[in-house]
Amino acid sequence: MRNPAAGLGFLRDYNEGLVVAIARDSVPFDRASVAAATGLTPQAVSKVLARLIKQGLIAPSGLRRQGAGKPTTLYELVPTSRFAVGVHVARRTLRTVLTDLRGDVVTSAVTPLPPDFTPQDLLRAMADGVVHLTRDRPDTSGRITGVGIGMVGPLDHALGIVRDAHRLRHWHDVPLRERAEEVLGLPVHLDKDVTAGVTAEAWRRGPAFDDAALIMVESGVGAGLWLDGRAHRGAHTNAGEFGHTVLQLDGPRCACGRHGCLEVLHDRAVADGDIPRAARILAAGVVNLIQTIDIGHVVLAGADLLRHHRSYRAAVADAIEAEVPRADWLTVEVTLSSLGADIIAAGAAMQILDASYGVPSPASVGPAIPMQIEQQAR
Amino acid sequence: MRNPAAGLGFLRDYNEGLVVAIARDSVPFDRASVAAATGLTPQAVSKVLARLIKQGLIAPSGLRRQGAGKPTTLYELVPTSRFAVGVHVARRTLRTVLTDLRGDVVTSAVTPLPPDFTPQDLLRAMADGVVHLTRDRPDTSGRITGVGIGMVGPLDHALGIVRDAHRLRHWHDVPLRERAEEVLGLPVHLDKDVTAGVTAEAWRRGPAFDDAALIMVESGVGAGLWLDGRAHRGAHTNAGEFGHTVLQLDGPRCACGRHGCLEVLHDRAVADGDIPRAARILAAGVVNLIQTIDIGHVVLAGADLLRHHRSYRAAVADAIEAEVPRADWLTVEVTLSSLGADIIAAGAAMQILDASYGVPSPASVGPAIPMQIEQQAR
DNA sequence: TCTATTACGCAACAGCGTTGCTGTATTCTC
DNA sequence: GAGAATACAGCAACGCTGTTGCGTAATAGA
Repeated sequence: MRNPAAGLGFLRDYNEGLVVAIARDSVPFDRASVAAATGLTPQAVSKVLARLIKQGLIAPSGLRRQGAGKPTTLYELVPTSRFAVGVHVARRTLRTVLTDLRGDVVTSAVTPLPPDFTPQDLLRAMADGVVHLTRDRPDTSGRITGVGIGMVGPLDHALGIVRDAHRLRHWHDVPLRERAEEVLGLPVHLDKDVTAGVTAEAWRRGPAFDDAALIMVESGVGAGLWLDGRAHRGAHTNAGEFGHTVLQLDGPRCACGRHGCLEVLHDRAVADGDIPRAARILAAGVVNLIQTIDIGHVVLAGADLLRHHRSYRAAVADAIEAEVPRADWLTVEVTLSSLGADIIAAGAAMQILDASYGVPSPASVGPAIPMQIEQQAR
Repeated sequence: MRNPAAGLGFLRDYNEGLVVAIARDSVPFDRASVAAATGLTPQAVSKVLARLIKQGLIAPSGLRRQGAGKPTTLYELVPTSRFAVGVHVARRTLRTVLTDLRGDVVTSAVTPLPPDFTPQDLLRAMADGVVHLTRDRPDTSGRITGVGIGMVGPLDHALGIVRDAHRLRHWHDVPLRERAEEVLGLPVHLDKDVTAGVTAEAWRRGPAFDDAALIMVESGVGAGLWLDGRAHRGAHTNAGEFGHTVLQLDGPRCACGRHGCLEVLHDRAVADGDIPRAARILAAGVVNLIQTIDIGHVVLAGADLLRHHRSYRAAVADAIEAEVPRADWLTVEVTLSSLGADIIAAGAAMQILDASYGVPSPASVGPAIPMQIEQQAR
């Protein structure tokens, strides 16, 4: 725990984060409703808005007349005031996206990675990717907040070190964040793919998305967790190894060494061409997750899942209905990811946005990323 | 989201909570080490300490000479400056404890509850219990911070409503917190038994206990979760139904309706007199938990478990060693609960202490519990 | 006794949200 | 069309947080 103390700076960042979160809902908003939603006084909201307008994040967007009295000033987010780059490091490809402050994907690209690529290979590909993404977008100049990297673990989010990328040689205890920051000249976040993915959903869906899991089926089965309004990474940044939870104690041996893991059962069903059975197995795991951590939202994602999304979604919804006691008030919303194949890369980008413009936790207040873009005079 | 905004009051409570957390470590501490640990300036620590001393929570405890210069003033917690009552509502008994601010159990008592007791019965027993606990302790007068209730769910922590106490009639949608506050005249918290239990461990063990699970075997199997430095309750206060996660898809039918739940497998092994098998089943579930949420501490508790604690502890430790990949750095500490049978009741009491003297989260800042005990002049 | 050293705390300050009140733009009423 | 009513916006003073600058107190060693 480094510097957990809170000062006035935390207060400022926290309340600004709240207002930006409201602004991200994309409908124009007014001072009074921010005051009502946050508990701040209208005057305080004015001060916060003035700061955000000065940073260019928010702009007045019109007036609303509602009967007698001075019209209400409306504000809205300026999505193009900030951008972030996200990359998804997969086994053979690098997916690179540019997102705006709202979390919309502006540009997306996929490039191949050499077999058994090295850290050097990846850094070069990332540098190229950033150049390509921003080449045709002069409005991104100086507004790239940072670069997020989403990849398989095990890795250490806090230290930015890849411990052992699964099924990749050359990737043992690589200080990837540090190296990438040198090469790219931008702040870098490193996180597990599934955690990045769930951040994408959370950033786009707002505060109502408080306890949720992103279930990802794509060369493996994982779960990104969003608990109590923030990403849950666990004690060693290793949360989400959902595919390696046992569902059948005497089941077949899994690559991880255990028997009857969700992933090995699921993959065998897929290999048998029995998608409904695969979906039911996944669904049993999802119900286990609900029983354990009581999530309110399940988001389904991953290429292998989305290919059969009807089967999976139906199986999960049915299992919840049938197997969760008191499913009447223990409501769980099951949806498909809104970002498709971009979700990991986009989520990695949004982790950067979340760090600078999200609602901070006291302990997470690190050295502030210095970005002082003043609103241009016209 | 009610009043999530943060003001100066939050800052004050937050930093005071940090200092109290350090003070709870029970060794005398000095200004400089608090400053180093929190990032506050020494002068700010002085101001915080002055406020805490005025409230009576902290007192100077001596001087330390360490060479040249003015001696360092040492401070320590005043454990008897605040107390809290906790009750554990079990199927046939009510366990009542009084804890001090440090989290030590001062007095403990068990009274029987009538079969199929009603809310009225419970309220009467609780009122009697509070009287009995405090009768011989005049120093508790006016220093009882509140009463915590730990019981089986489903229940709603935020609203203080028991939805359906498992295996109890008369307990459907009972606004227990409100009723108890009327009867007892004290602030009341209502929470699931396992969540209260894990709070006990967290309050006593300090900030290093950040991602942890309390595994409880006692007329059922449950898990209390402490994630990212706070209790995790989930979207509907229903997290921790660990006993109803499936470990054997084609296993025997459980009372909950699913097949092959951890609990039904475990209880059958116990019924067969095969404790090692029961322990291995529990251990498989614990490894699933580690894979899912990556906890760093496992605490074992519950009468049925502690009766065979060697078997259970060994089985869990062995399973972690054998089944968690890279167990070399993915370290998990496995311990037994330090509070024995009192853990739920004591944890319920500590939830009260945590609410008033713990480190708050911005969103959790509710209406402050009004307790203004000034330090008595001697 | 003097000096270096270390800890403590007063006083002034910067910056956060709050409070009180004045200014302003609009609709409603006559 | 003029004045009243209404509602929003924002300036100025304020209270409270942690911070900074610097003087004071207490000790060990020369």
